[in-house]
Amino acid sequence: MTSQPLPSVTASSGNLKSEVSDFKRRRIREEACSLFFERGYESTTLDAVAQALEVTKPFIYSYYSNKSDLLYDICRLGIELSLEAIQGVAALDRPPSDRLRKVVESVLAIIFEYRKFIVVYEREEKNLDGTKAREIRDLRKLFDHQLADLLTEGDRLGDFQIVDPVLTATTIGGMITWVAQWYSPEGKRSRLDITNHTLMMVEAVVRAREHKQDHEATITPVNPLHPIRSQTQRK
Amino acid sequence: MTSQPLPSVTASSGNLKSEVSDFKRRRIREEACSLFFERGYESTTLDAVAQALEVTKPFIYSYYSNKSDLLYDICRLGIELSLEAIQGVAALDRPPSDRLRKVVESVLAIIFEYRKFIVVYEREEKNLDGTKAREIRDLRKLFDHQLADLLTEGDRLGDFQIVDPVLTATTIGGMITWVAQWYSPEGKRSRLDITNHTLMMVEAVVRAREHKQDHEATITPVNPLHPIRSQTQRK
DNA sequence: ATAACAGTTTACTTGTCGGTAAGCAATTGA
DNA sequence: TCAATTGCTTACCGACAAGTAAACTGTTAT
Repeated sequence: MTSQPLPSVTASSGNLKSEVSDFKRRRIREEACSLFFERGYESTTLDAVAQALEVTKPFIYSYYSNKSDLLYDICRLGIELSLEAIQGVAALDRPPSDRLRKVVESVLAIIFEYRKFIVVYEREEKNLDGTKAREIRDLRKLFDHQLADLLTEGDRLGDFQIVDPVLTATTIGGMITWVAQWYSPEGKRSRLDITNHTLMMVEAVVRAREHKQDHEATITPVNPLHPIRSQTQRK
Repeated sequence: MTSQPLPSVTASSGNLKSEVSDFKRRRIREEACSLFFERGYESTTLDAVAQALEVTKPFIYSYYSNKSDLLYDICRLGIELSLEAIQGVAALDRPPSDRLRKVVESVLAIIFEYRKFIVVYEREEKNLDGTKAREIRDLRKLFDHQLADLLTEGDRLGDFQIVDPVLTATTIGGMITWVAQWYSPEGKRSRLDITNHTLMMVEAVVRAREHKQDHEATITPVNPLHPIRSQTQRK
């Protein structure tokens, strides 16, 4: 009841043999991810992963060329799922506010289901070698970019009131990602509660501009301890 | 200009000898943190830390009993700084909205200055052994709790309109922490810009309740793919 | 002068873990 | 029936890094 082995994300097409092979790969990835999630990447030995699957280390090596390749596969899944979710929604022919809702809902659904992948991806990204790390970072950038585009469009159409779509997209991305960090199926909060609350927060944030600046100007807008000049560098 | 060696967080009181000793400890911590930040905890050897300081490994061992003790010191600093900031503000005799502002400002100031500590703390927490990990987690809990209390008070006084203070505090905590993950002094955004934008987002979020539920009920409030029953378990 | 001590280094041990070579067993194909 | 191939295991290697023992050097105390 807790988890069917994982929906086929890497769609194993064709003959039975390669389906079995893909299945094994997914199982390795799944178990490795659980261990990476609990103990961290470097602290998890491949022998431990093998043991969890009741196989031996060379078995793993016949499906992954090395340890960091395995991590790469995990990271890629982590970001690709979220990316697919947002891209699927972005293409929809609906007003931006609806699409934003759907984005939050479906990305959170992904997070609830695959939170270990997301967390491992966020946490262990830097254990990837240069090229792969770059690739993963680019996917993340794409995610943020898609979200920013949606916000910009919504702002243009008057659905949202947004001062800075890029920064707001980053903030929303952070709010959502943050859920993955603390959510636990054993926790007090149900998925529904979290989703609805997050939706509320996100909707507040995309309507931030309509609010006051009318508070009191007595308080300096930024920490006076460090005299920072606003030197937003543009190229 | 980039960084004075670190303001004395561990106030080295008393005689010169122990001041020097404390200074060395701080320098070790600082350099180790930089390396942990860049390469990750497990991938960083103590020899590398020693080399960066132009000393030898046993030198480090005369100031820290082992590697994880060093990580512990870094994590503790990371969370304690934020905690001190919020506690300092919480005690102030000012309306909740002012205090919230100040909290965001000063915690962000900490994050800008000590982002490596914060990031390492968030990322490598699980490399701590049980007892210490617990201690650190408790400090974090305290932070969230303080924030939630502030929100609750502000809600009671009518300064804020908050549905769920605990969840909202978590969200705000996440928004702020998230900044540490992506902020870079070399980036496009100045500290001032980020701070002001974050203030705006936070203020939007603590006024979330006053807004619509009046959109359109055509869209289901939660992802229909997974039929989730709202089973918020209360003890 | 010299004993004692603090602070630091050189040189070493030890365990661990990623990765591999070679063998073994079951299945397939002729 | 006997290759040949696939899929996995047993058994190993080499590297690397945490941690330590002991020596070395300067400084203070007598």
